[in-house]
Amino acid sequence: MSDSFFKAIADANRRKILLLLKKHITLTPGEIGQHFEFSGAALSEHLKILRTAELIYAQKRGQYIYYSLNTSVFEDIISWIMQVIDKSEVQDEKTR
Amino acid sequence: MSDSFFKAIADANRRKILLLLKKHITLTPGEIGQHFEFSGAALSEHLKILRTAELIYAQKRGQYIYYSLNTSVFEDIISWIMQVIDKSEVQDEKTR
DNA sequence: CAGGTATTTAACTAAATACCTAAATACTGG
DNA sequence: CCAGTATTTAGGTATTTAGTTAAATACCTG
Repeated sequence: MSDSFFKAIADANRRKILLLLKKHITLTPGEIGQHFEFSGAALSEHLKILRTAELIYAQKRGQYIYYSLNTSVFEDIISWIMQVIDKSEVQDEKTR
Repeated sequence: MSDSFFKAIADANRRKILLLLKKHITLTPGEIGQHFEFSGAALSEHLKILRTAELIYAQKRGQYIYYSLNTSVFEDIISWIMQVIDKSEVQDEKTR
């Protein structure tokens, strides 16, 4: 299901990218890369993982690509957390 | 910081364990294992990861160990999500 | 269109993860 | 204390992941 979501946010660098995008609204890979030590290729991989999980989206304008947050997808994890912690919603299933 | 939390929930089997514990309040590894195909040793590893992330806690009573959810830790991820999606709370930091 | 900048893809390596089986540990009941 | 049950630890393997460098692609400007 939303496995790609959980995998995507399991990495601290990717979480940092999300926070950068939150702060700056829109950034190119070049700008994001200034905040990290690793290569542009590694960054590109991280962006692909975030794109696949639909946590960010890209808009190409000329020479640059502008990345932004796609906050709507975070609802997935909120609903998952609610499912785990909400004591009122207890399903009764005898999975045995 | 709470890296262990994100790593712990990145695995679908571990998320399933959390949901099982939510449903049944308290379970032994043996009971949890009935819901999975893999070995008891593999399960034990998953439980250790969840314990380390403080998502569950264990109480030993005689021959058995009873695992339960520790829902309080989920506040961490909720506050992280809020940090990412909440547009009002925009810090201004020139990290360059 | 040639050179330059921005980004991604390819091919690879090293480290981490998820699993296995077998052995070790911890407890219970006869 | 011995045999049995429950769980964890140890040691090993296969797969995945995060990074590397080098090459490819895409666009811009002169």
